[in-house]
Amino acid sequence: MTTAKHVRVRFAPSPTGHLHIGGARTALFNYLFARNEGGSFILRIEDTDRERNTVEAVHHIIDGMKWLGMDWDEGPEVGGDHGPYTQLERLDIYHQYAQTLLDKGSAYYCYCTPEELDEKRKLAMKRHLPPKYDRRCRSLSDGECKTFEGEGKRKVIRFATPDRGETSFTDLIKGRVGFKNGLLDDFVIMKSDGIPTYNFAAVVDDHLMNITHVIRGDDHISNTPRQILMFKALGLDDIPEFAHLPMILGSDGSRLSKRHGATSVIEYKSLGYLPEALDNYLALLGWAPGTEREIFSLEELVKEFSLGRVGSSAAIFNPEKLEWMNGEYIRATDLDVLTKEILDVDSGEAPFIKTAEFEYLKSVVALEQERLKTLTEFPEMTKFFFEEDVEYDQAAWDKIMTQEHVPGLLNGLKDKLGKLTALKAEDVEKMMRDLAAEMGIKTSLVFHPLRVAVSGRMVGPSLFHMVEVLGKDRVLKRITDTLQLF
RNA sequence: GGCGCAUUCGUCUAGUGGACUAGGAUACCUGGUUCUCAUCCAGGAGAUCGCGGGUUCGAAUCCCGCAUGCGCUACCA
Repeated sequence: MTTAKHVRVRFAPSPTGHLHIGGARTALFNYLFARNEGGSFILRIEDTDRERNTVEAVHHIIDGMKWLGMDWDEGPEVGGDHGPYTQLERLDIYHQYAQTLLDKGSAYYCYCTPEELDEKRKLAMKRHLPPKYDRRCRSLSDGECKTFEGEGKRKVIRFATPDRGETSFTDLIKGRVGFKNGLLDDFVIMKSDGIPTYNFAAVVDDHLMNITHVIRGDDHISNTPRQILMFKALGLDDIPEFAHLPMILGSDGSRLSKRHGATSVIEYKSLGYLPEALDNYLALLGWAPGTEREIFSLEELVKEFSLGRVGSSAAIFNPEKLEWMNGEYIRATDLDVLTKEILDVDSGEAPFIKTAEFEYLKSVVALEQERLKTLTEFPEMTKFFFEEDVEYDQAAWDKIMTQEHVPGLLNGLKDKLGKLTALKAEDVEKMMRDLAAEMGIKTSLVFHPLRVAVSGRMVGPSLFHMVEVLGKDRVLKRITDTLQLF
């Protein structure tokens, strides 16, 4: 029976904090590739660094992925046939494989202490020599081992790297990449506390989980020969394909960090970004559709994605373009949905959003939708729709309200608006245009003062619709209040 | 230091030997629509394709060297 190889990819974060922008991009590309190929997407937790990992971080990562709209076929919360999907729960498996390597002579115990190694490394650096492990323990006799054991020395297991030959592979993104084996260290695969290191655990798991494609950041490219060598030493022939994604950098070209602003996915959520916009933006960081189109939903990305169209040079994360894209998504979002999203944003400083009546809130959202770039801007932009008193912007007052005709105008407006039964936008507009004609002045001289009187500002949505939404009572009260300031 | 990867407008990118006087997007500027802002529309400026050699009738595209940036070089992942 010959069926096309079923694609299986994994995202394998180590839970040290929130889901990082770079990690999210890696997860996304794995997800898009898997879904595009009709394959499986697996989430695996690489928690072999006891110092840095936390359980909360696992939840943070899961939350981040869910928020971005990704789901996985195997992994935490969903299980699967190749579990467990958390490395610390797979310790027995690693020991078994380490033993195999030991038996084959492809690995050996090393009794050197971290202090000794550290000193040697420093010395080598000082002499400008490559700081490689000197393989002192590689040729230990059984007797010597016994002696060390007797002394109760702690030991690690090291991989016996071949010192001849070359290990090369064809990266799906970078092309042919080769490394001389002799340059590789006899790296540790099992730490003295019995926990495997990354390079070893990843190989064992990728094999056992039938991973067909390893898609990860290109900071892992030099780990690849070590992993390939291990597959070979274990006698495994299911070496996956590799695809190394270009890095995402900060504005100054260095690794993306706190200095460059928000770096975790969840921060973007609280900053008022829509997950679809982040997905879309992240997809375009490294991948290009080959057409001039830029806006793609997750489903569309799945359909269009291919590793062949992933570029190979690092990309600088550009918050401005993300913001523009977020605005595009906000404008395209259904009004009900958008209103709910705004309600979901943490508006701690603006409780009036939460207590507002839904239909009213919705009508305000409708007026501001095309102006919003992020959800979090909403409260500040629309305060005057919800609060009793208006705060007058100083510049607006100075520019508009100090004109001679204003008090008289407002009085007249108050009168005319009072006579309308309900403030329908088109009625208000007609009345005001007529008034301007009557007074023989430009319409803007009539419109702007009312805008400042009811909103306190010079900029905002269509005046007439604003007045309609605010309602007659509020509008009249605000004109009255404003009049008292003269 | 060694090894690896990368290098097209400020930024994201298209480009796989001739259609490139290098296309799009964003940001910026100008004009139009409009009650302001925003949206939308039209236009502008912005890249000697990192540098130097080569291959070729012809190179952003292929090869070599250099420079620069980033990554790895851990009992981190």
